[in-house]
Amino acid sequence: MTRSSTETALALYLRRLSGRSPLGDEERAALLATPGFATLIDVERDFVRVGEPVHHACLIIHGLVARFAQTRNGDRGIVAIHIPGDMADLHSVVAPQVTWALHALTPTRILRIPHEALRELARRYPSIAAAFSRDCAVDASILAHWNANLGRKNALARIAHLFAEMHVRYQLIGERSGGFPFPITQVDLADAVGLTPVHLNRMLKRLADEGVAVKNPDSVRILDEQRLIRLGQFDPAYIQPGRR
Amino acid sequence: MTRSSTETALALYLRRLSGRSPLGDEERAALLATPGFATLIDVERDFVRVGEPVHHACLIIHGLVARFAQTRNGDRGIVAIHIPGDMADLHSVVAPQVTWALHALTPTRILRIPHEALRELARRYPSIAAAFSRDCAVDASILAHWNANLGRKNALARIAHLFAEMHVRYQLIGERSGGFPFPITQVDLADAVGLTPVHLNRMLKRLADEGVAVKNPDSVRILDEQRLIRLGQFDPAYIQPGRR
DNA sequence: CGCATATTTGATAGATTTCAATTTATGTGG
DNA sequence: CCACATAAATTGAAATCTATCAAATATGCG
Repeated sequence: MTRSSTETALALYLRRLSGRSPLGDEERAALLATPGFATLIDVERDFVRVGEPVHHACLIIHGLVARFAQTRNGDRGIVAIHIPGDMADLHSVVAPQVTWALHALTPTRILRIPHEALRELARRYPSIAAAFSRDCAVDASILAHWNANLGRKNALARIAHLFAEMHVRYQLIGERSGGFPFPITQVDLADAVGLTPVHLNRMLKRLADEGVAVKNPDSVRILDEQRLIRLGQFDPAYIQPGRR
Repeated sequence: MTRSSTETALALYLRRLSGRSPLGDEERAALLATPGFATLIDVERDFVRVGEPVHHACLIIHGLVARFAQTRNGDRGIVAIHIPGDMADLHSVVAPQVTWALHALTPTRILRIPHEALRELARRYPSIAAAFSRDCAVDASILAHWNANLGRKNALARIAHLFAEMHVRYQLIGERSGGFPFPITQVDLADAVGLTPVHLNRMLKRLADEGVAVKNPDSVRILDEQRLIRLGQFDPAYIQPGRR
């Protein structure tokens, strides 16, 4: 609700967008002036539900969010993880009948931005429209790579790939330490990489024992980035189109 | 190159778009008049490669196309399958440095449509721009559901889900028989569902033995649609937002 | 301190891969 | 139309990975 957190969140998002889509001063100013209201979401709460038409996109200010695909019988699976600076459901602007749920993995602060405001921005500034589209394209690209991971890599490689990806994504919003905040439970993490919590636990231990990376309750510390990248066969190109 | 096949392909695409995004007569006419040149792609050939900037989007006229995610070391995995009427890389209009390859699983005829023509259409007709965005959103939605499938379902359910999904998608372009054309090799199919060809083969046999569905060399025949849907826990909502 | 939740460990069952070989389809030239 | 070469599909047996089940230990929190 505070003005400052709104600005911070938009600035974070702007930074991410700018990395891929250069924007002029006018566009930057317009984006930063976008209206929205901040909301605090309790942990373990769905704040976007399947089937309900939505009229706002959710920009994550603080916390950690999971996107769940849901089958008719109620089974759910994490298909994406969102961090601060992510517009978690930009797609919903054009497809308001969302086909997935958004769920707070930790207490989370989001900025709800009216679809109409985003449409107006896109209408007025073609370069912002392009940046939005590109953001959706990157989202799709990440989903596609997760497909490849889940379908073809073993447990250790999947975890390594996820850690490597999250690391790069946190770097894009300014994280500079040898790791990244990751306050996710092992049960949820297991869900995200398509493993049993038990097996995930064992693989995490192995990752730590071998000096590659350590999962702490609230973060991941990367001990040997090169080995992590090799293990997960990670190539950051799909997150930053145009760079390598 | 022939005028007729160009028109057919665009009409097919228009039909798919219209199912989700009502378009006016003017928009429909403009879309059908989009320029493009048809090309015949040999089987097993990449016609879009990772890294190369592209300036055309590929509308599939006839045949079957796989989208491959590619890791740095050359490993590839099918992350999506495209059928006639699909614009396989609409994303590339805003992200010309593609992060996946397009590969012809069978001899395939595509229509290459200049990005510029698509941008012009979107510029002039906001409802077409929205339809394009929605098409991308559905693509992302399909990717997300595949994530859930690959991560959490067993071999049989994954195959059933894919068959159910392909069936619905073929119905959207007018297929009315109790099945759909699917001239894909078992090796490629195994790749798409993240299984070994050997295991896929066994599961296909089981699917047939139990009277659910039969994979023939060029098609899939669905024997018991209800059971197929139940097995794969398939919910078509994510392919047709707004309908159920 | 004590409860509730999260993590860790052990033992076993089950699904899937791997390796190796065989059969069946498909296409081509004579 | 047949013989051959090639690719695709199928089968079997063993190894491996991951899930499942059940219990113990840590950890955070009021």
